[in-house]
Amino acid sequence: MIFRRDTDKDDTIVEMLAAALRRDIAFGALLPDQKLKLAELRTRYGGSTHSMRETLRILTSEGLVEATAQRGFRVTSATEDDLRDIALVRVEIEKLALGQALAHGDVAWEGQVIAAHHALQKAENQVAGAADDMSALEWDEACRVFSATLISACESPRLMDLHGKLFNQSRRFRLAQLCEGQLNFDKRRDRQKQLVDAVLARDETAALAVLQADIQAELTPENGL
Amino acid sequence: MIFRRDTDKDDTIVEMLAAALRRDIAFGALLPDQKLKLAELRTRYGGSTHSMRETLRILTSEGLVEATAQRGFRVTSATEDDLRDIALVRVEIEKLALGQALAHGDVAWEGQVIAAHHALQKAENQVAGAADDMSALEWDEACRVFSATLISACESPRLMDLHGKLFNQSRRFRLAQLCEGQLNFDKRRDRQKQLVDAVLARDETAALAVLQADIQAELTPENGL
DNA sequence: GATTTCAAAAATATCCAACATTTTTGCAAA
DNA sequence: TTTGCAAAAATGTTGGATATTTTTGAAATC
Repeated sequence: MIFRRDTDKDDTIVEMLAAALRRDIAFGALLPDQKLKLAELRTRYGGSTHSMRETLRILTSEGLVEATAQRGFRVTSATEDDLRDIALVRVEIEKLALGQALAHGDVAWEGQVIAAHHALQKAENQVAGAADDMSALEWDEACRVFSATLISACESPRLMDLHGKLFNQSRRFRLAQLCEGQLNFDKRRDRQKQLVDAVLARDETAALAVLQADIQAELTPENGL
Repeated sequence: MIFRRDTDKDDTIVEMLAAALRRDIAFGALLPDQKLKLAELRTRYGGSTHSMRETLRILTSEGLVEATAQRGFRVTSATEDDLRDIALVRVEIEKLALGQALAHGDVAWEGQVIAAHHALQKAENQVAGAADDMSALEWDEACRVFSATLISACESPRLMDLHGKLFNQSRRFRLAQLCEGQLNFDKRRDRQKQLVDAVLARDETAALAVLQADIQAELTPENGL
């Protein structure tokens, strides 16, 4: 058959709840260290106690929520140290994955990278103008797709999984920087172009260097004005 | 107060179930790709449907179990490719973490490393002789503690968390190699000693090289006979 | 004999209500 | 102010019930 249904789509209640909570954590509607009481969450998001507990377990596995025995759940804290820690691991994971992708990626992968880059540029321009919630969401998703596509040819399921989780964890910080106008879109555009150029030229050294710079740029605000 | 209770101990039913399932997956009582039906698991391990579902979510987050919407859970498959993939990520994560630990670790950490190494040597000798399930379990735990102690000074919660999960995932393979007599305890002892020596000498280059060799040794059986 | 179809059976996903246990809170006593 | 303790709140767990989905198996068709 030609059309297979998306098996991993948010078919279930739990997946829908997880998506809603993820979004609210990313946008700060649920603040770092905030206690997540089951009763409150249920009135806010719906679902039964068990569905909500399962949802929170999932978010825990993604590093967005922390669970303590007998003491329930709370939003993972988000300090400077956390931001640095995430960046530390991201640099290592993404460099390794991009290296593998450069070794294994074919021309179809190159095409996907170009397409993702194109979409990202559109989204960056959009959000650089007026950053409403809607375009911020699309911009964020374009960032994710671009980053994920770059390493999609690495042929390592665990690296891709890790990348997704780490990206999810850094979302809050990135969106906060966007809202506070701490992003320098000119520099971002330059880095993204350099990265794509290096990838297409299969220049691993250059590609990994730019990738690292791009991740670490989130550590030191580049004063977007 | 002096004695604080272990907050993260297996206080809850779910944690107990998770521990039991982890063990059975590691020892192969639950085989790779095996379907995990809730009803069967309940009769085998006890607990309610919901507790079991939550347990399986936890194991999913650790990479030991995979969940598919509407289709339940199954034990993560364990192929040669998986083993290589885990080793690929482990090498990178543990090298990064050990590098950080060498930079930050103090004399107390050195002492812990020495102690963990000592305990590991005992366990290796024990298991090299007669490998019953009991000593295998202790040996496995000694391996984990040694490895975790080495990087415990890295000051990165995410690196330590990742290390634990990756170690958990490689458990099955390591125990299988033990049972099949594919471990060369002489070479292992040499590597472990070299590693500790390099760490105490703060020789990062040497330490990382030995660490990598030790992880990758699991990829190519060293014919223990 | 192989394939398709479709209903029955099995399994998953969800909810509600209840209860045990643990943690937190608030108030009174020292 | 601190301590102690009971009440309240929240978490953890279970059982039962129901809707939905997947899998199974047998009959019907080619």
